[in-house]
Amino acid sequence: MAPIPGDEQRLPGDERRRGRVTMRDVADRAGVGLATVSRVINGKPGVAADLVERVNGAARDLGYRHDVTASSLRRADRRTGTIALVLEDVANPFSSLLHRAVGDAARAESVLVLTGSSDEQPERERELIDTFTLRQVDGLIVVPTGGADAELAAVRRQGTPIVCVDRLVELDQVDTVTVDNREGARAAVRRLLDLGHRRVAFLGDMASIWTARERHAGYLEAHAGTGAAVDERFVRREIRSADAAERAIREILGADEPPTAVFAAQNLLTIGAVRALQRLGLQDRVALIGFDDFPLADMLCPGVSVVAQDPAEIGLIAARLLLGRIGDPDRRPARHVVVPTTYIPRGSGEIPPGR
Amino acid sequence: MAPIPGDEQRLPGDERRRGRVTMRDVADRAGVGLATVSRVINGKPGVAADLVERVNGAARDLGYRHDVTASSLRRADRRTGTIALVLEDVANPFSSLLHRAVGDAARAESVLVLTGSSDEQPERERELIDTFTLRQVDGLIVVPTGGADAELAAVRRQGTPIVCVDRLVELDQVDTVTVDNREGARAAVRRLLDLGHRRVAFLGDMASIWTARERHAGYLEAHAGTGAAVDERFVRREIRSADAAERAIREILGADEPPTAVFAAQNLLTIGAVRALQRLGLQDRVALIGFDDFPLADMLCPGVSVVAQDPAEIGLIAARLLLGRIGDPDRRPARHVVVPTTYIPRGSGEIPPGR
DNA sequence: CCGAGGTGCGGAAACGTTTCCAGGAAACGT
DNA sequence: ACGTTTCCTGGAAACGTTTCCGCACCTCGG
Repeated sequence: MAPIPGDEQRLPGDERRRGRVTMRDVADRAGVGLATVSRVINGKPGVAADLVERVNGAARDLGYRHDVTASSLRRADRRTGTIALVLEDVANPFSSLLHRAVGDAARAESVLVLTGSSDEQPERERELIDTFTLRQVDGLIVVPTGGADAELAAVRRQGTPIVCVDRLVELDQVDTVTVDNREGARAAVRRLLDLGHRRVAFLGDMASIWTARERHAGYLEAHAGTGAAVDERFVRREIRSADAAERAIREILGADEPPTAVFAAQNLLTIGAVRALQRLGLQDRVALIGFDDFPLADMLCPGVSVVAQDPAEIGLIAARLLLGRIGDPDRRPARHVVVPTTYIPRGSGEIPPGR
Repeated sequence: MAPIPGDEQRLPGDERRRGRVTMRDVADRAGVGLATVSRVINGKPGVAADLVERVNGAARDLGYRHDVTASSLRRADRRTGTIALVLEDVANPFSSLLHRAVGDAARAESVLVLTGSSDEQPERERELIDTFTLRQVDGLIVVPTGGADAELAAVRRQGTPIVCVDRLVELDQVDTVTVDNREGARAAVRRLLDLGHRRVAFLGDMASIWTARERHAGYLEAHAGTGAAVDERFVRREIRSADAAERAIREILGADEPPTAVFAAQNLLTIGAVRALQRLGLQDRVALIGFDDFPLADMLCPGVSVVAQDPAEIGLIAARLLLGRIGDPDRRPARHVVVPTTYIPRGSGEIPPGR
């Protein structure tokens, strides 16, 4: 029963794949029962100090590594210490900043993050949600395409907490965190109108995306009550890439009495607009405001004014909401957190109407 | 024994957390043994067609969901269908493009990707490697800090395949994929010298990073055999951020007989250099070449010439190497794949020495 | 001095699955 | 026709862990 001297010490990670060191081995070497080893490893109270010492010593000597996978199987709460993050595209700056913030918050609670890109395709989103829930993730943070809400609802009903991010979604028991897209867009477009612009073009993403609809609504609201009327020739929606945005701007500016300002309601579209204006040599004549900031916007000439969101803040809040729910999923009612936007003037949005 | 009509059909995901549907339930309903259900679910051959039908029907009726976690526990190869990706920072463009490529390749084989950011800290890298291996990942793709090589070696010896990316590392049985940093840097700097520049500044990251050392070596090599000598006043290493790079450039250009060209050996440093040159109004007078492309480099004025790497290609190759090894880890010898770089002239690198 | 109540510990069952093994039926060769 | 092989199937063991339960011991009040 006395502790056996550590005569076959191994380096950590040196055990071979087959014949791996298990709790049983640790228990034998420490001369205690399996249950006691489990209690020590999990830091549960009510084990005599000398036993704790013996078990830890044995574990160290043998190079024991706790198998988190196996432990989550029997564990009462069945928690795996993993959450999943379904983004539009991990490579896009908004997504990756969000990812970073979620990862940091998760790390603080020793939770791992699985990530996938839906590419704005509901089918992909469904597939990802399915895969992740099969892996027994403890919770889900999703930028919803809007086309997989039924699956999200089913998963939620089954007990897995969900936080939707960036886009509003009306589901029971699902928290959301968004920015005030409508107000941010309204204020930006109103600035342009107040500067004297009378023809402001609009570039927007697919109307199936909630943010695209909201920003468009803000654009319309800004015009209400001012002298300026919305000219439908200058409103382009369903634009999905920087290239398409560039083409759209070239077309619009080719009209007679072309717009003197552009509001680009998304990241990539703003970049497309910048390209078009630069190629046409109009970057100092036509005003431009984009929704969502992007790196180097300040280094362009002129600097690009934007309505900035704070992806890190959004991610942090989402992670906190999710991690808070994992303990007791149904305690608090669903919340909708709105993170403010900031207008960053850099020059392009301050260009007055020409002539 | 006849198939029971599906009278209590459920929506997928509708089963409650407790009393979840297990293979046992499916077996009972289909009137077959547990082993047969397992065979059907795993698509193993040698099960009579009508039984396959009955099992699938029962699984569908009950809304059965296969528990991947539990299955990996007993499975002979103990594969979990998960790989881990240790990056410097998921939010940096190089990393996130790499991540995207790895994710896509993994998805094609139904493998999930866990991700973490080391922030260039060996301690963090160790922590991540440890966490991931505890989760029984099938393999690891790592951008190594250089300070956790012993841990990588230990993990590899234990049987987990590893691919190191972006930086060369000399470990048994570890594949690497890098670019030819030295040659890319040499060629770029040589271009500047051939243009007539005689004083080319160097901005580099920490010398603990392999790529930083290689690019510096390329910078030196480019000078060899030309009339130009390296002036140590203009060589700044151990620079970690865009801000630091900006300060360094301001200092260097304050000297008398300042450099007429700058080679920035990393992403963020290039951006810092752009900032400094723009703020000093010298962006059209001092030549600049950066290592590693970044978004919007073409839209700056002048466009920033770079030595471009192809992170997506690197990620794809790394993923293929890793996934290939997961089946038979020790079959092929370790490989070192070198992906070529491309010089992209955009203007800033084509500025001749002033006066 | 005795019984009730608590505490620390270990054996065994359980988690949901895969794999081993053995048994029965069918197919084959002689 | 009969022994042998092959194929299919289901019961049971195993994976590494957590949790249940009961046992032994100790303490304390009466």
